Amino acid sequence: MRYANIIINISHEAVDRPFTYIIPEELESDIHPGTRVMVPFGRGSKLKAGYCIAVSDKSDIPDDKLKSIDHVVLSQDAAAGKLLELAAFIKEQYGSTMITALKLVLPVKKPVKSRKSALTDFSKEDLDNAKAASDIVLNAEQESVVSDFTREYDEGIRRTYLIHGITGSGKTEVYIDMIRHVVSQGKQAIVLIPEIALTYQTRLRFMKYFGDRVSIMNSTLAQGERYDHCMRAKEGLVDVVIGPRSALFTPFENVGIIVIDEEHEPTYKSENMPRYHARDIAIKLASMHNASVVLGSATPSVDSYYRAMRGDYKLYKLSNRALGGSLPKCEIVDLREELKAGNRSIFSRRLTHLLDEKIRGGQQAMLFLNRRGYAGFVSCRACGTVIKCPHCDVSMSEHRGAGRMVCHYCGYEIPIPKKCPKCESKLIGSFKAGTEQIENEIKRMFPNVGVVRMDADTTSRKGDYERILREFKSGKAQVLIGTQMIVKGHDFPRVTLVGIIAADISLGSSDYRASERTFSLITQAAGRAGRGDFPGEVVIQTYQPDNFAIRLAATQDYEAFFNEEIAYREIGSYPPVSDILAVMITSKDADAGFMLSDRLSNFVKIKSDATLIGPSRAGIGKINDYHRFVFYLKHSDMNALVKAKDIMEEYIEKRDLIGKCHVYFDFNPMNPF
DNA sequence: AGCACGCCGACT
DNA sequence: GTCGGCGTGCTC
Repeated sequence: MRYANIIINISHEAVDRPFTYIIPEELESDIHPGTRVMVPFGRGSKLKAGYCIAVSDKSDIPDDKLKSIDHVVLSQDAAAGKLLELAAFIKEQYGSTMITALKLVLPVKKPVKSRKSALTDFSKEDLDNAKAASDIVLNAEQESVVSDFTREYDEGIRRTYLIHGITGSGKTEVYIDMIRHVVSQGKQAIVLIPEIALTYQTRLRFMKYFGDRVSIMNSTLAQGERYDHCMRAKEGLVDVVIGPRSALFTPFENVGIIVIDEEHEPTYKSENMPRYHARDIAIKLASMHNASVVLGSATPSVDSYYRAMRGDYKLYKLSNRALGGSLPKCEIVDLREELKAGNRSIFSRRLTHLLDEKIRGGQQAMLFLNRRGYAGFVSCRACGTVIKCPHCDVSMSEHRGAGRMVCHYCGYEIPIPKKCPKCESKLIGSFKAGTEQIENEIKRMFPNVGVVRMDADTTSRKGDYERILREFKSGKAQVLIGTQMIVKGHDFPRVTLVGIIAADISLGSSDYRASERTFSLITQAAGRAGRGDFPGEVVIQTYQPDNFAIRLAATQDYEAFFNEEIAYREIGSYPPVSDILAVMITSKDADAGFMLSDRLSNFVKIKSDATLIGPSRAGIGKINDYHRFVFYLKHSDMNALVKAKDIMEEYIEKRDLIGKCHVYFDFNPMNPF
């Protein structure tokens, strides 16, 4: 008799363990670790989905207590083994249930009848340009990085590298050359990019060198396409996969290199449970495959640079622009002075002057607004009341289209009230100091100039993104206005002016990464200017001209920024000097939630030497009628925090305290709860 | 999580 | 007398 250990698809701690099932004889050849099955479960023996994690020919439980597997949904072969190991690591490291970890790494559902291949959506023109140049020309600096890497690789050295390369230094060509070396040895490569919007152009650049042996992994792919992608990878038809963090879970046999481009981007940390960081998973996966990891950024995360300084990662520097051109000239404009001088417009006098000059001169300009914190919340101008979602305790945002507002957490939607619910004033409405306003202003100032705007509103439909970029690249539009989206990875040789409208917006958040984010955004935005023959100019508008992150971004001095920032992290015991574990307890029953957060934090305080902060009600105290409580643990050693997490898990299981509550863990959280 | 078993209030 | 409330305990 053969038995299978099955994890049932119920995400609750109480059933988060393997259950033994008898494998019917006729299914024996189909059931392997990773295989998705349906099994009878519970008193009613209702059919539930589950994953097989192990197969064995003996069982601890007498046969008459066991049920049999009903049928197979999707069989897996031996290649799934590594992904199961990764799932176990994720469960262990991040404190998720096994089933959520499994669903994360084995996302492939049933094959759907194949639609047209994902490879056919390129235009002829694009592919002809692919064909044009198939040899990379590297400058001396790029060349020395690649040759050092390949030498180490051939010596069998595997480690994590960090490439700190200024904007425009040609990191992508370096990645491609490294990957060519590794792929020529019969291994595969995974390339992570921070957002879906960048896949198209990145893929084009890779296809020049790897042809149709490049595949993209992308959460917007239809199920059938994703199945195709996995099958092609499994069958060895693909050498390089490009995609967001989920591309890590491509079923490759023998990964040789994992590249993380723009490694500082916060999107590499998952917003959903388990809250894993792609960098950590990449390093784990690389160690399982005996592969190397290459991180790259113009503004490395303080985390990674700290590790490089400590010697955990090997640091490479690229300090010159690959195609010549110099770094732009940056100037800071004090908006307080503008106000004093009676200028109440969005643009300072200096920026207005330069816009005028560049536009008349036939050159291009980009205007960048970091809109975070500027979402169109609805409030009363008379009494200041902000309309909040009754279920989630966050402010509601004006919905696209007129007169309605929506909660971005639970989707609750109602019309914008005509009168303030508190003071009955009619002065109620949404505030949107955003890109749209800037666009209108530019159109008013330069009526005959082409303007395009790129933000969440203008890129909601498929193809919008590419269309806007094409309009700007072709020169049809002279001004591009946008949010974060416009600062990454694009090469526009005719841009000679970048305006950063309100550099200090991102300083406003209360989170310890505010300076890092600000420095990175300004540096990346400024880096868009002067990539062609003409030198670039950057105007940074701010109310805090003396802030070090803004000042040092203007001089593009990463090392100085890092040194100042790390001193601040040391004082506050913030990552990477110390690590933080956030523990969140949610429950529909507020008393039960409070009780558990109180007891759990007290218990861990005794059992671990980590510093306890809290517990308290979470910043967003309620989502979807679930009350949220949070406490934090700090420790200089991440392993001590993982141990503290284990202690808490054990306590919860033993006491059966969990009841109507849920406990979630988040290591080094990106956003406060 | 879901579902069954189990011990107390108002009803044809 | 019974129908049904949802408290707690288990699921291979």
